[in-house]
Amino acid sequence: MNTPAARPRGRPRSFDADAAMAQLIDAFWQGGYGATSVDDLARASGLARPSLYAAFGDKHAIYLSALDRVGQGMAAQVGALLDAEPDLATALRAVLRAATDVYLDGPMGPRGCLIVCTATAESVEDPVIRAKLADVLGAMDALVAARFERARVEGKLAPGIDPVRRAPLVAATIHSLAVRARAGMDRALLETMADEAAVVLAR
Amino acid sequence: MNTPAARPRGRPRSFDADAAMAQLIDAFWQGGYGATSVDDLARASGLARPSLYAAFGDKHAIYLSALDRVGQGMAAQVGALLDAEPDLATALRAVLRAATDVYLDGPMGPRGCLIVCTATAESVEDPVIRAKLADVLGAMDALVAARFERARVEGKLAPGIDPVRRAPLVAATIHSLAVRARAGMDRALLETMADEAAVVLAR
DNA sequence: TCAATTTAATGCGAAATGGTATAAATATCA
DNA sequence: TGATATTTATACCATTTCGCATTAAATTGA
Repeated sequence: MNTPAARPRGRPRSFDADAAMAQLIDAFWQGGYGATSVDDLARASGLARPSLYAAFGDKHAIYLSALDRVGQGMAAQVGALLDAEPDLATALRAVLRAATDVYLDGPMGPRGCLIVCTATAESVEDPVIRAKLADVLGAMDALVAARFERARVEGKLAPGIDPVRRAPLVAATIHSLAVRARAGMDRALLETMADEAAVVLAR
Repeated sequence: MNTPAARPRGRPRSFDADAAMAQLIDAFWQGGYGATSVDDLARASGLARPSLYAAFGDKHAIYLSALDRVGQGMAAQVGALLDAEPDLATALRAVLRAATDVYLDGPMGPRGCLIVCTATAESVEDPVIRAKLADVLGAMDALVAARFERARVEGKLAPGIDPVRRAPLVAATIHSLAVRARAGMDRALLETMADEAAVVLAR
């Protein structure tokens, strides 16, 4: 605090932007875009509405930021899990099992995936959200395809598997796990599904 | 009109309930639950709001009726397609290709599946919608599992396939096709995915 | 110390929202 | 023919919603 240019003029913020953003994400993850009001967002983040607008923009902008952030977190996590395992089926299983856990273990219960489960509803009428959704879906396909490609290069890919054709099926399992988790389906069913997909889609 | 007890008292309705319901379904399919207002519903059906309420109930009730109706239509169509083909992979392909068409060919463009794409967003906070979603997902799993079971009884099931474990993967492809269609993804990708899943999941 | 800048807190405003009240229209029944 | 029942049409209502205006508070800069 003694440093001369350490802080800009004006009253300092009394909140941490990252922490507030995490709370905003949780609010949207719970209610989806439409059923989450700006009051809900203010409550969740502990900010008054003008502060919310000043720090993060309007409701739509906040939602887009939430999609961005969750999409990037997802890609990073899936990427790391896919890279970590030398065996393809094991890597796929790790990803699908991790997804299952994330989707079933929300702070207030099962909530699936923010993007797959909430952005879809808005997509037809909101082209910006639709584009973001398509980007995230495409990125996931690409991540998985790259892992299959890595297995091919390492000579570990089962014969007859085309990475580009097979990857969307793995991603499909992830999407379905998200939808099922949000529907309150049983953990055992989801885990069984994850395990079966890892085996079937790796050979 | 000459029959003595042919018609109840009172002014006759000037709309066909089934046709109006189909328009209401389209409205919700487009906007999802939250972004479709009662005014939108009135506009889509051509009914004044009191008539809408009198004939179909409040917004929530209309939405539930829509989910019911689409869910039943889906099950009937999928059931028929699964039954029609003696070869399992061909039957699966027919279902996945038909789903692709339905999801991509909405009256105003691609819109995915009403249930998978719009009910999920509402599910966390609305237990009635959540239960309906879970029912529809479970029914689809069961339909597909029954088709696998039929193949097993006919001695046409590939060795190592457990119908109950395999069916959710087929359903997962259907869910993913719905999400992808609503995200505006390319028809070629969806069709390729359908074909690949039919082959991979039938053996 | 006062001015400038930024944030927090409270209140405001226009429009939208879901549902209902009221009156007129259209049929059957007695 | 008038009473009863149902639907249509128009208007109304209380609440919610999103975004903004205003004032006070907290900091830096001159």
